[in-house]
Amino acid sequence: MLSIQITTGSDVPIFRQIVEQVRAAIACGKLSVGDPLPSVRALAAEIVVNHNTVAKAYAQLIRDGIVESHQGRGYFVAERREIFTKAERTRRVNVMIQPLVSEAALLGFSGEEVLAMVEKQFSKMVASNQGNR
Amino acid sequence: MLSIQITTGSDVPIFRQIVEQVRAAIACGKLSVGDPLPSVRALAAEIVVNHNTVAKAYAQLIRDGIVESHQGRGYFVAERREIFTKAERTRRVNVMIQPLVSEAALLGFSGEEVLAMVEKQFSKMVASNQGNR
Amino acid sequence: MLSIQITTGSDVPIFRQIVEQVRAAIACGKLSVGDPLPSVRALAAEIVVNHNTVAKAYAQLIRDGIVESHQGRGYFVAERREIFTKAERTRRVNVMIQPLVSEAALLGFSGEEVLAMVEKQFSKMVASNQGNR
Amino acid sequence: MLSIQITTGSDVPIFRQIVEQVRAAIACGKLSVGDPLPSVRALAAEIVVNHNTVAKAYAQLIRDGIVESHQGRGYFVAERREIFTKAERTRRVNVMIQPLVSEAALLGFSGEEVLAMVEKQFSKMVASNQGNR
DNA sequence: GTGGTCTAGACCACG
DNA sequence: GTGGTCTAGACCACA
Repeated sequence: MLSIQITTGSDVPIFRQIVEQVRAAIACGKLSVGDPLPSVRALAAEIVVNHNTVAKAYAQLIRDGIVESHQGRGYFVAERREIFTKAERTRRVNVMIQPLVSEAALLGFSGEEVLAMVEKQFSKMVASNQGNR
Repeated sequence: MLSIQITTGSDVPIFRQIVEQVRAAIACGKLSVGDPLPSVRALAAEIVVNHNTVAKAYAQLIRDGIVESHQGRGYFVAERREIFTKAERTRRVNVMIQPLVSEAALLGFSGEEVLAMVEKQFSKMVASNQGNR
Repeated sequence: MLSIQITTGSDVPIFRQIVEQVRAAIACGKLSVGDPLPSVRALAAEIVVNHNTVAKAYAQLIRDGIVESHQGRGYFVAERREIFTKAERTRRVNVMIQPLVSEAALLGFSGEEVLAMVEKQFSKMVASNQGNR
Repeated sequence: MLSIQITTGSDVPIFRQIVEQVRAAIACGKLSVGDPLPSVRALAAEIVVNHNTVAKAYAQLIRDGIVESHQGRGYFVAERREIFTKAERTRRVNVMIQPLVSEAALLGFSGEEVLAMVEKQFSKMVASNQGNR
């Protein structure tokens, strides 16, 4: 059973939280190729959000090529495909790192402090992912 | 001479791109305390955006206390002040770290890889700082 | 129900009038943590200004950490946080006091009279706070 | 000899600083009715500002009725006239007090603290005025 | 329906 | 010349 946890009031839009959690579920093996996703309406009811929001998340997953829709039957995990090259993935992460280091430096943090904070967030995330298993 | 590069059609709004690039320039020492920023309308003409967009970016920099405006004279890099409490500064950095680690993990990077990338960006900033002295 | 009164043609810009009245409403308890603010376009229509002007005022309130925005849902009074250092908070209050005492002196008021007027406004705010509980 | 002290980099525009200091000089007797003011160009040279700025300040003083210009001879202190009623003067001060108390309350200051800060600024202003005599 | 961004262009304040 | 404010109106993102 796929469990999605929504944090309202976060900076991350709800549809994106859904997208990321489905992707994470696939990445960690909770969902395998061919497995069905919950129906839009069922998931919307379960996590208490507008069904448009769930539909949007699923649309995004399809666009990213990791989910397929079969007309009238529902949504299914697609065959895994590598979409981004290593260079592209590195670029995407660096785009987020650049503003972070500027901001941190201006706020008076040292490199070591920032690294410690990143590491902490990383372990926190890993921990919460394991809690979902 | 401060050069700002804008990518239109990006998911990052123009005014944020300006903010981040000015912040980076200050953080790495390309701009020092007291240095003038390009005038609102001059920069707007140079990067071909509306002057309100530049004004919005500069206003953001003022809120963060890193630049000052003087009516009729222009914008200048402000003296560094301790504006925010430790808790607030930590919160601000974590707000940027959270999406970073989550995105990096989805793209298949390990914690070590992310830490290495962050460290690299940090050193790059420090290095360009010394180059400007 | 929050009612905002705008004086056009004043030397105080419209967006600042909005900021100050929302701030006053929160300070005196007319708006409590979690309460929604009027929607940007609804308030703009009500006080007959451009919606950008209201948006600018609300953005200012966000910078000060006293309201939050949630995409697609609206603006809400934020939980109180200690954002600014003691020095910064003192600086901000003094920035408002300085023109006040200078103007009051030019208008012929003594220090005692000004203190009495400040105290009166303070009690008025506290009183209306209790009236709202 | 009238001495004007300009603080550049303040929130208060230069022309306003001139206006207020001339008004203060008249109020405290340093300038009497009929006394000449420094010429626009002389004062501009002395305090190192644009002569348009001085001209603007003098225009404001004329508008307020406390200075007169005699074509070709210069500017002179006019016969003192009461311009604002007591109610109007009180209103003007209260307009500045209201935002102050809201801001101070939201920043976590008590009424006593604010009163102390106002008193301090008042004495500081009086002290610096006496220093000019 | 909400908020967020951007443009074009106007008018005012300051130096 | 500089910055500051405001309008009218467009288009996008989110729920």
